[in-house]
Amino acid sequence: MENENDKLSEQEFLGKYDANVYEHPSVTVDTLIFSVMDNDSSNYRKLPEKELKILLIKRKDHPYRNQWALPGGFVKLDENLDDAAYRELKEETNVNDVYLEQLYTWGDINRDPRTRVISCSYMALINGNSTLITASSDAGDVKWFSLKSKVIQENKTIFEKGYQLEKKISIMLECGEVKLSCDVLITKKKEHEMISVTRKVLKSEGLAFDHSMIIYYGLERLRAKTEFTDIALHLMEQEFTLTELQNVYEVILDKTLLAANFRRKINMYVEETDNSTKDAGHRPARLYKHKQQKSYDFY
Amino acid sequence: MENENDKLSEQEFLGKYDANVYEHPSVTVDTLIFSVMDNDSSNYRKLPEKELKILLIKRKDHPYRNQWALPGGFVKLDENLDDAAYRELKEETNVNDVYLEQLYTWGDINRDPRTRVISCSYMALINGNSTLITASSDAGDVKWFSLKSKVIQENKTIFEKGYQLEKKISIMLECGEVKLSCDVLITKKKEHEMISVTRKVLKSEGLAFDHSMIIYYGLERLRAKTEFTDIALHLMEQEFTLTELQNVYEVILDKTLLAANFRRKINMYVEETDNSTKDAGHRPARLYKHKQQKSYDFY
DNA sequence: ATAATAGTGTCTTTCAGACAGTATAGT
DNA sequence: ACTATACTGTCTGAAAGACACTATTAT
Repeated sequence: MENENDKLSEQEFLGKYDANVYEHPSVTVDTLIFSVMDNDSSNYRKLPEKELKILLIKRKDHPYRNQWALPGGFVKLDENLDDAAYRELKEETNVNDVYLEQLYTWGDINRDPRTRVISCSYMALINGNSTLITASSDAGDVKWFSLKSKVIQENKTIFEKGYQLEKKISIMLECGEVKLSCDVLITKKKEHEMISVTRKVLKSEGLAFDHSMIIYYGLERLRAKTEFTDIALHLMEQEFTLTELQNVYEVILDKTLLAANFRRKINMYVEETDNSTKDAGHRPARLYKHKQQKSYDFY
Repeated sequence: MENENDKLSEQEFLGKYDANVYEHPSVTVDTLIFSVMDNDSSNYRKLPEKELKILLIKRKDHPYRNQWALPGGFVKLDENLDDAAYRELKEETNVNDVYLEQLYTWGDINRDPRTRVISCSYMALINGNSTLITASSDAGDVKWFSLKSKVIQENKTIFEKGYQLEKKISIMLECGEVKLSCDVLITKKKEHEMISVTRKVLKSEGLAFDHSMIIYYGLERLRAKTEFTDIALHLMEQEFTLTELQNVYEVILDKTLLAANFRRKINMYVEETDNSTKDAGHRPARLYKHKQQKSYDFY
């Protein structure tokens, strides 16, 4: 039970410490950058439709060469995790004004064919229309893809001491001619008090690594938070109309909302300005801005 | 722009790949193990009081020697993150039946004096009374500490383009004669669309690393989930009375609840059994068990 | 006038909170 | 009978959902 370190002072111990006795995993930060953008309105005086988008990068190197991946990279030894996420974000987009939140850390052994790579994922929300100056990166291999998902299968089994839920989700990404699609299977199994959630990529056409899982996880988080926080306001420009905001909510939640109820609900998050839209071919709408006064919790 | 890897096939590339060109951080898994236990009832026919507890281990080595820390350890190269958390859990307690959930990944540069260590934290809920057979570990340096926290300062500043919220929390841990205490400062700052949340340990008496932050983060998560999921039922034994369950909710949420309303609310999570308590010196209570039928979401 | 969007008033249903009241073992 | 807990019925008010209605601009 005697340990040779027992005799050392903390100073001495730290001096002797060798971090490289064991091999370490690599750690990356991968960021899911969301934005909602206007679809060019074809009809002459209709409002433009909104689309939920994410930023993807075409890989130039192995592995998954020529496939699309979330922007990210290795964490430097002298860099905080959050800072790494900011750095990568800044490298891909030219945006300073972002909402950034850690999502989840993915650590399956074989998620990267090169070596053991643990990925700490982040989600960023940026206002796409004003900051379209993206892709500081060299070629045109950084693109916004429209994102749609749907549940294509769901089943539930209840047995003696637990249950099992399975949900198969299809994710569709589109950018001009380029179409990517993948299926993710989420299994939640309960046995006694033990609950395990497994996420598995069933099919991945054009998307690298396990990034389809991360995308779906982030989408769920965005949806959940949109329902009861003001998070979606980070996707808006400085000033916006309530109808625009409603469209953003609708495109995230994938359902239509009633204007009267919507306005009542988000009233606490917004503040009137003196401005309004004009030349719209119909009644002008008042412009609002994100209200600071409310002090939602830290979570 | 030509890259020498361009000429390689994926196979060749992976064969040549050397993960050790750059130095890598170490990655640990640290688990916050919650339990709610009965306080030995002093009064002769009163119900025992419940206390929220967490499991801590006294460190035998530098750094933070003789201080208390969350159970955890380095992630092995051939081990999934979740598996690492299970393994550590199993090593400290003898429990199989646990609820386990990833919390957050802490990656500040200087959180460990030895070297760069990134910690992926987990939260486990176990039923303390039935599984008191903890501490498989050698000495008596694995202990359950009662956990209490309070907000000792809070302030809010609103300025032109944002606001700043500060919250100072005091955490008190107790196990017999051993008392640990620490203060954590949480700052949420918004400037334009950029939000940053910083957590800082202001004072830490007897608790190693930044573990007080992790403890508070987990506590907040447990509270939030207790409010609108059935998570707290994982802290119960197979069969329990509704009053016991209510006490568990009360000790987690740190407020008293009205029985009638509480029962209405948790009715969906529980299922009657045919059994009831007896010899209690008052009206016996029906025993309930955790209901499986409901299929809450995956989140 | 009409198309298209902007914006409001109010009924209903649902749900959370408060509280008073009844029930039943053991001593 | 009394103590301590177990359990229920119902009032109230707030919030969510549904829907009908009015308002205002450009062409």
